[in-house]
Amino acid sequence: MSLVDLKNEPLVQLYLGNNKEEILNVPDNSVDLIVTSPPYSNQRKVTYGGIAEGSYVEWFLPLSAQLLRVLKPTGTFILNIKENTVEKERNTYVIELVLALRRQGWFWTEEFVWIKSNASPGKWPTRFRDAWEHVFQFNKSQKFNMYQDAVKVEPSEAYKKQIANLKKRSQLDAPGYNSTGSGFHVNLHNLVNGDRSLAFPSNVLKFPLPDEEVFKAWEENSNYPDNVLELSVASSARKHSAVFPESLPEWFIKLFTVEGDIVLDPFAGSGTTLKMAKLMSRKCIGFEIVPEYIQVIKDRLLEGRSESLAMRNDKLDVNQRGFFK
Amino acid sequence: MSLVDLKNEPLVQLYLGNNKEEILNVPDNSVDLIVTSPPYSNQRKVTYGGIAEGSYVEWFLPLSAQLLRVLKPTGTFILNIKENTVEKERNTYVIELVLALRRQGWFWTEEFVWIKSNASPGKWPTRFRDAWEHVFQFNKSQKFNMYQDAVKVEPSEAYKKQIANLKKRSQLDAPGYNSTGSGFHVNLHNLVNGDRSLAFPSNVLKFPLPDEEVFKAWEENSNYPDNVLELSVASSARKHSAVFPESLPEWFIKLFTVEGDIVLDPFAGSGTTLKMAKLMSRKCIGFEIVPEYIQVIKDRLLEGRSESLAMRNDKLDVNQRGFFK
DNA sequence: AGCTCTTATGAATCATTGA
DNA sequence: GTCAATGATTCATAAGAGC
Repeated sequence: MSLVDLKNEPLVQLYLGNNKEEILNVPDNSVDLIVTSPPYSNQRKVTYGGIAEGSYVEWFLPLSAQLLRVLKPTGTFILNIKENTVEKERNTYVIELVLALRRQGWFWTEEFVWIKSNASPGKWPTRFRDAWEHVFQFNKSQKFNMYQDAVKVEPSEAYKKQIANLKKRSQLDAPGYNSTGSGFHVNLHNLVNGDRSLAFPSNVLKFPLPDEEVFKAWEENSNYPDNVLELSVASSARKHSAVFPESLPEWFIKLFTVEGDIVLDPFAGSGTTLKMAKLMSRKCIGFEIVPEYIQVIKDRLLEGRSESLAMRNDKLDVNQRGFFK
Repeated sequence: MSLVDLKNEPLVQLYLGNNKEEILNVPDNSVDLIVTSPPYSNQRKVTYGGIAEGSYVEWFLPLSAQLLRVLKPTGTFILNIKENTVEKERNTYVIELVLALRRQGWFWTEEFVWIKSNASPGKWPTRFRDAWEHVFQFNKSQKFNMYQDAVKVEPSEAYKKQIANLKKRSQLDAPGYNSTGSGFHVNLHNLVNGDRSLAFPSNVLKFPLPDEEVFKAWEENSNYPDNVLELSVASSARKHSAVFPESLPEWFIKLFTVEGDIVLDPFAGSGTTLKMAKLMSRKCIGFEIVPEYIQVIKDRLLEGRSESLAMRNDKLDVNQRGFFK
């Protein structure tokens, strides 16, 4: 195992190595949130040595057993994944994995859908562009930490108007005013008196790219916006494995952790989860098996620092790991 | 079995009865498209005819075996379904059904995601509003009919801008212009010179479109009156069965059939699929076990006709079924 | 006609109450 | 104890009303 030197960065622990081995040194019940986007079956053959569809579940389960061990009882495991097609058919390894994780003891709380605003272009004779991915939420039990207020969003204009009208009318009418008498909308008290300046989101996630970024992406030939269909993709983004946008881990880190909590990404990849956790003052742990990615992660984590960083190989035991005392 | 009298309506065959029995009279390889939204499981509504989660798959498979039999080799089966929660956990009956259907011989071509514009409100301590449903596409083989041009949509403003810019730049630069040589712009010629007034959609479905109108971006608020008729039905229908919006079956009927083709909905419900198929000059077959719904369907199918319609019980054999000859 | 404003309600979920 | 019914919570959007 090897801890990557991040110049005593107090919030980040980055390990070069196989996550199934590295995670053995993480204490039981110590992690608040796991957010990861594992390699998707054979698609990233070159980078990860390719996991065949047929053996994906058995490949994943030993790791997830450890994830179950290290997660706090109040913690959450967020799994972003998408099945690829094999011989023009959607492969079943993702849904088989969900069933296997439940058998392993995970509690399948929810499935979010992530609508990709930078979906790869493409159109085929029997298929349209793939523009969404699964985001599964697993927990250790029915009770877990969730900070819903942290992800509130601007409600629709129509809704705001509606609330404003209700408030106005509630001053005119008697208390307990009910527009329908149906019984369903009986209690308008909370609606009128509560804070409705922000609304709660749904389980459909879409993080639109700012317009500026769309054009930057165009210029850089990377992360091409979702509405270009006929271009073949050979962008620089393609070279990174499982690039996922910052807003996705950011959203879940907000929703399931507070400052000082510990976030784990066992497939650190290009370090998006770690970067966002650090920016949000969460502690984070990352594992990454590909040495080239370690450099990418360091560059992203230490953006703005001028020193060039070396990597060293270290023997560590659990006691030396900073945030677990 | 009983054929509902639809005043010699030449395009519609509506049967009151159990679909597993009714379908036995439909010939092999005769149907072009099956679009259906079966009753979703609900343990607590067992007394009202709900299907318990644990027995959903075994309940569904005898019907789907018949669907496989009656579907043409070039046909498609579209299944709209959503798992509910049981004891704060998403239930697995939907993904178990997908696996079982594959074992039964179905080819799982694709999973679309339908973003519901009219999701039920609510917010709970561990969960947000559920705003999407599965739409699975199954086929009998890798080869099937698909009319992609029929569902082309208005591209986004950003895309239009980009195309406009590209065209401008391509006039300035040499022919065969390629800004990078990276392979990203390989199809630039087609992009600039091809017809880009309409774009192909993705596998994420959000329906704003009434009549070939704009498939608006997610960010924009849509104004499609896709609940017009559902609303009129809702008061009587709400308690029992699924009302799914017209745009969903409409879209798949466009995509997978042409005029004169045969569309089947084994759970006709309030008749949305049948109504849209008829409007689009497809022949259609519907089964519905609840007599009250038969009247709802007739009302919708024969909108505008003044005569009041009677239902009769008929003994029929296959030869009497109009469109199979 | 084409706006804006108003109002009803939806395949939901969960805790509590009652049988 | 189990199981079913009731009540509370909540927001995007369609349809109708009003101008």
